Amino acid sequence: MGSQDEEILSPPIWKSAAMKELARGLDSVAKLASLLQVGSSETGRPEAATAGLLTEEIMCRISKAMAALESGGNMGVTVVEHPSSCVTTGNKEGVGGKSKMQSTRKAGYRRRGSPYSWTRITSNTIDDGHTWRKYGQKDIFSAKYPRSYFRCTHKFDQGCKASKQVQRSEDDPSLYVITYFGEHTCVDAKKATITPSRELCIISFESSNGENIKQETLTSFPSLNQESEEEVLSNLTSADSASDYFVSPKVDIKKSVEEQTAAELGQEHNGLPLALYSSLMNYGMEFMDYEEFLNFDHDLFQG
DNA sequence: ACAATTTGACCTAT
DNA sequence: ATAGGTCAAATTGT
Repeated sequence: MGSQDEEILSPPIWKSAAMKELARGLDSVAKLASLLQVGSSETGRPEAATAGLLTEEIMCRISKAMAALESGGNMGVTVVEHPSSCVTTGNKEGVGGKSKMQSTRKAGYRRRGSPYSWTRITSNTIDDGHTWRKYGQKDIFSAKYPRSYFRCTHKFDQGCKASKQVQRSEDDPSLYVITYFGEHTCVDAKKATITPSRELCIISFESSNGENIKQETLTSFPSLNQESEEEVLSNLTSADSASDYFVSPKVDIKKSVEEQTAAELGQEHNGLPLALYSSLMNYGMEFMDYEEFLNFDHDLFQG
């Protein structure tokens, strides 16, 4: 295979295949992780913790590989961290009057390249168990697909600052690039409380125990007309899997999604430690060796 | 009737 | 000036 062939082969063909395989692997590991969590109802067990960490690392590696693929070898996509400023940066508080829209709008705009963001590439728009509220959608310059903006449902309730952006991958529309901002401070984030003091990558590849496991990653991208695509994009609401959309008929989509979400929420309120290990992804792994990582988290689980 | 989404206007950073 | 991010009125769904 010469360089000429490389030119021919380098386009998304193999890349998409690799991405899909990785995505499926990610999905499987996520299921495994949830099974492990279910099997060990006691979170205090170190074995369970270790198993969780192992699956966690696998997911981390796969995610990194996907990110590398997506970015053409540059891992810059994966983690963006800005040193000095913290989550509170976005707020320019101290604005008094709230009478008019224009004056109100001064506060609460996030900078571009905002502090602490984590990008995830998944085959479906997996939710970490939290509820999201879509507040905007924007066509991005030189981007094929629009970008959807979500904030935590409890932003005003409890002042939760978590938000995320979801955008389709241009190379492979069956994949979604999800960028998370901030950390959940709402009650739903209770399960994610076991995190170090610093900001961490909180990505849940599984939203609940085995019963609510997302369907398999879609293996191929069915001929999807623009209408459906728009529907899918506009339906990027909360905890929904892309495969659901492709599998289910239109009518049932919303309903199933709602049911799923409701089920997830219900189980959350039951106090199950869902997707507990979903932390310390790239951020942690960058600076830790695996053993350190284990000790680190073990310490967390004990403390 | 209430809640979530859509959508265009508005605002900010570059 | 422009692209990207957010707000909120209007719309749609439950």
